[in-house]
Amino acid sequence: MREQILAEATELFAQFGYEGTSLNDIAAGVGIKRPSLLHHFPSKDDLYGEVFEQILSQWLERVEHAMSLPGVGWERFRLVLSAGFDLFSDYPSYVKLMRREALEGGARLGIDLTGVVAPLFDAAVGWIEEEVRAGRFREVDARQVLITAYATLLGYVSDATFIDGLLAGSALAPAPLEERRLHVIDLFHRMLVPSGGVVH
Amino acid sequence: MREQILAEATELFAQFGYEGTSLNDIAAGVGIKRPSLLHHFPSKDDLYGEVFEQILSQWLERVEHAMSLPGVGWERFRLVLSAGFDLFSDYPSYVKLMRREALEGGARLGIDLTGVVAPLFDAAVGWIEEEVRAGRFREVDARQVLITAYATLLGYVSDATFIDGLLAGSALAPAPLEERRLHVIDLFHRMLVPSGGVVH
DNA sequence: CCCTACCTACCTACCAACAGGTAGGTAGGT
DNA sequence: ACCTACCTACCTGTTGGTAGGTAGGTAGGG
Repeated sequence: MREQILAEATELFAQFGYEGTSLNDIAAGVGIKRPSLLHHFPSKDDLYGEVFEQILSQWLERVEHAMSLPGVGWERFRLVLSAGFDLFSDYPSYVKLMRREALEGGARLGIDLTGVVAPLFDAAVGWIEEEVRAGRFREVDARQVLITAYATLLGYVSDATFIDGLLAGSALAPAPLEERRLHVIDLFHRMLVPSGGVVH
Repeated sequence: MREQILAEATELFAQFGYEGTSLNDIAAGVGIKRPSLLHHFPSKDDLYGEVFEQILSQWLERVEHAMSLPGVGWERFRLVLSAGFDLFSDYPSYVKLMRREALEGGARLGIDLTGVVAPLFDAAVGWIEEEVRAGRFREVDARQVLITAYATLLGYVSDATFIDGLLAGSALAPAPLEERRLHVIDLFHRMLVPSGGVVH
């Protein structure tokens, strides 16, 4: 039941935000009353905190796995990028929730989103700069590249409902998703790889 | 006073969302009481609607101006892209509010965000495809390019507070903003222009 | 075997705080 | 006499959270 509540809360917090979601909504979603929900979680803040923590740990796990992937230069970047793409498209609700948090500067709870992400960001910056020095990447601004990757991957998923209207169909259906993946990979290939080689 | 209220409401709605902002907050922000605010605007929904409408009309004005800019191929794309960049960085609150609306699929009020944006989107798609046929742009998927532009421009501004933490400084200060602009322009130049020409 | 004690998961009923909104009044300007 | 811009006081609904109770399962002791 705790799991059910967490799942429902994740969905609603992502869709309507913290203030836009009432405990009654969440409780009704899993077929119980609010006090019963508060039997499992001491407070709304606490529930939100646990939702957030769960997402973050799941992300970190997959990011660390992706960053441990083998390869050098473009080959490795492509693997990590693709893993990020999969992670995001697998869990659109997670993405929306993170986007909401980023919108408000992560000032919601004591959550220090930057504190968690910055080390990973710095590590990635360092790696790209090494690849540039090694001549495997063009002379790019590593920080800008990563911010672009962040914005590009997150934006497509967080605003999927809006993009649906532009594409006249579901942006998160398998076919458009695959098309998007190819576009994004091509984009970064063109940005990073010195010669105009073929994407493979 | 109406203008002051609209300005304050825009700021708060953008920062904390519709549900996260109370009429008391807005009224206090301009130094009056809630009933006095409701003397100027009949309801919260109405106020929000007017905030949104104001943003949308200002955007449309500037977008239409940008799309009327002269030039062909890359030269014109660069002008429009740069105008978009300026528009977004000039009004970060507008961007945050739009992002919130996109997150929820624009289902807030009767607001049909897609209905307004889709025609512009389609026109832009048509133009890019023409340029591709004319050989001035590479063989790109116009829709994907535009979605990437949308995500890239919006993301940097909407999540600026979060990005601050990654760049160790204000992402919206003049210097980082200029660096970002150059990166984005370079990105699309590399994506669109067939030969590896120089950005100018 | 049965009684008691305890636990979990749920409930109804309640509370104070706060939300959006209305009624009615006042001060000052035209 | 009227209008604008503001106020205090009040209304109703909803919020997060608490109090207190109940049904059902389980473990332990006589």
